[in-house]
Amino acid sequence: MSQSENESEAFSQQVLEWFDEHGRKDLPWQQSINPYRVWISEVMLQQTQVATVIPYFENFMARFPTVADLALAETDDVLHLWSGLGYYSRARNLHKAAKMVMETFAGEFPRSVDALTQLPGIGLSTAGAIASISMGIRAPILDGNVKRVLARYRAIAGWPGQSKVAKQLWSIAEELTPDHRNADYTQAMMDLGAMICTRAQPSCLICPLQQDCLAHSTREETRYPEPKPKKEKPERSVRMLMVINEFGEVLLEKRPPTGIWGGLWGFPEIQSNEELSEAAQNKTGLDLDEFEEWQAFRHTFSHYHLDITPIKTFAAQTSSVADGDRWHWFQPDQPSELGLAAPVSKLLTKIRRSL
DNA sequence: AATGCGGGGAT
DNA sequence: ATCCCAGCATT
Repeated sequence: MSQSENESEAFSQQVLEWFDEHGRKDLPWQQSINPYRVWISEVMLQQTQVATVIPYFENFMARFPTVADLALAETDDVLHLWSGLGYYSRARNLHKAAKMVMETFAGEFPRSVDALTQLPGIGLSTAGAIASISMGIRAPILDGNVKRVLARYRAIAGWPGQSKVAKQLWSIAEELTPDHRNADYTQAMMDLGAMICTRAQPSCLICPLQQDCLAHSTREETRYPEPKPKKEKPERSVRMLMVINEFGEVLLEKRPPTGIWGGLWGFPEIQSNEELSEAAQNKTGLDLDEFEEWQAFRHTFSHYHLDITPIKTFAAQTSSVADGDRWHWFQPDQPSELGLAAPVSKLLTKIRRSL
């Protein structure tokens, strides 16, 4: 056995021992484990914290217990269960992939990392997690937790968003992955990152890797991984038109499938440089006057600030706008199951209270 | 190799 | 107020 094989064996041994004693075993997706449940959980957990995901996962599983159920669903229904979770391309890809699993793979998930990455929304790390956790296949992962653990363990300089750094980390992840207990090992590495090797105040004193951790040897744990370079977030602004009809319904418009809030329903938007009355009637084809401007608020994305000014207005003659692919009269009292962006949901709640 | 894509928890 | 999270797809 080579020296590196020795170190790798010692590493996984320490990690697995720690996992047996302290690892998480009661998360919802750790019950009744199968590829479908693991897949859904892994996708929900992309860039999203565990505590946020739990209720979404429970709702999703109650509504779509199997991949067959998901494949047969309406996209609006899937986006509805995703509303508030963000990164909505995940939900659209999930739906696409479910259909592919039914049609291309006869309802059985492919049993290899390569084949799994062919499904939309499944990259190398998610494929590794599904393969190892639900199939016991030896496959490394590299999510935020593992990046942090490995970057510290080997004191890897640089921001993991750089391909050079990511490549190093993948190499280390591959090297250290054992050839047994792969489901437990994958879960163990994520638990270690989430519970011990945390971002700000890692618990090095109780870490099973303390002896061999390069970052800890110089007490520079929090220097790794290096943070993403800061960049100024641009500010944009938009007016959201809240048109109420004589039945107290609110007009929603389906957003284009790509871009921000892709495929979700939102209020018709009026750009800040447009003349309000003209643009509003132009866009909706409705006869509108008396606009009530509500207090603007800021919604911040990962890459820009959006200042939203809600504009409430009333439409008497609404027959020219009928429910269809693009427009929908939303009933605040009996909400239909549509995908709604977080600020839109927030405003609909305020409208409901104001009626 | 860099950028677009959400929303909220942690600090 | 800032950082960043069980990342992937596109450019």
